[in-house]
Amino acid sequence: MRISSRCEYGLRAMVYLAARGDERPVPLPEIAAEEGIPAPFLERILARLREGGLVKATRGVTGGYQLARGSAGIAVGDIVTALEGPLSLVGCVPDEEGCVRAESCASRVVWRRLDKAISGALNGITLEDLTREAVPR
Amino acid sequence: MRISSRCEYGLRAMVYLAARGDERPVPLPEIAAEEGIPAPFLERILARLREGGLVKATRGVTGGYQLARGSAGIAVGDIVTALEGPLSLVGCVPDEEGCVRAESCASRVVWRRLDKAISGALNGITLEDLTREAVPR
DNA sequence: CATAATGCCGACCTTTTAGGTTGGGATTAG
DNA sequence: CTAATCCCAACCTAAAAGGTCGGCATTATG
Repeated sequence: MRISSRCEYGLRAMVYLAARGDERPVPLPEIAAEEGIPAPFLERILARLREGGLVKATRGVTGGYQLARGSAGIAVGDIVTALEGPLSLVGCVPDEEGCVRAESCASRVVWRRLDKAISGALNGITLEDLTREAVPR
Repeated sequence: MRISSRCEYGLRAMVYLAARGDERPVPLPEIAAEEGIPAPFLERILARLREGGLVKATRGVTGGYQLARGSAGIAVGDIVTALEGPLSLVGCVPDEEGCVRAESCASRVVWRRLDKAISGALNGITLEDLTREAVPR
């Protein structure tokens, strides 16, 4: 149970974009250099973030990446979800079927609670919070 | 970011032991059959739990496994820790060194908060809670 | 004592995932 | 046209997940 570096990098990149402002697109090589992330890997990460609707890219010589919407509208949970798929930690939590013991399963209670704790924590912080360096709560 | 089946199985086994009472040791094959866990795999899981001081085993023909202490004294967090190592999700959270950006790293804040949410959730439930089917909070 | 049920342990195996790299193509400002 | 950029598919290696196998040590019971 560890955060993947994909996720770590992705968040760092998003924070960088948020801090950088929205005047002009930020080229990938800049982010990579500034954050110490291997460029080709970052490219694939940004591809996912784009598919998830969190960043938009402009091509061509003055191109680069920008947040798709204001930093207050992007929660850390959105980023993680875009990069890793649904936040659920164990198959049987969203999926009621497929587990014979579902009814009487005590463990389920645990994982469900954990799920809530995690999504609560991640959805409660936006990029704006992070750039202000004042995290709520 | 998924719970390993090792962890899932381990928790199920512990719940089974807790529910089964402490009269006599429960043989591994029984747990395996009852919970639908591959026996050789379960063996390795129980080995970790024993090393972590959560169960004790008695060998020989009437042997088996028992909880090392009362079910109220074992939190789910203990189990996960014994099986997966420290709960920390990202290397740089406990380890201050090794990250040049540590000072100014906004992401860190996120992971730290996530860490707290997770350990809070897992340490707040004991095996006793689970067997009573009444989870606090 | 012999036996059989148990736990203990080290070595091995297969599949999936993480964490990338490589090479080429499509866009576009200057 | 050129150079900087994004886009994309294919590939690669190492590690981890998820097990399996075979043999040894212990012990209650007949």
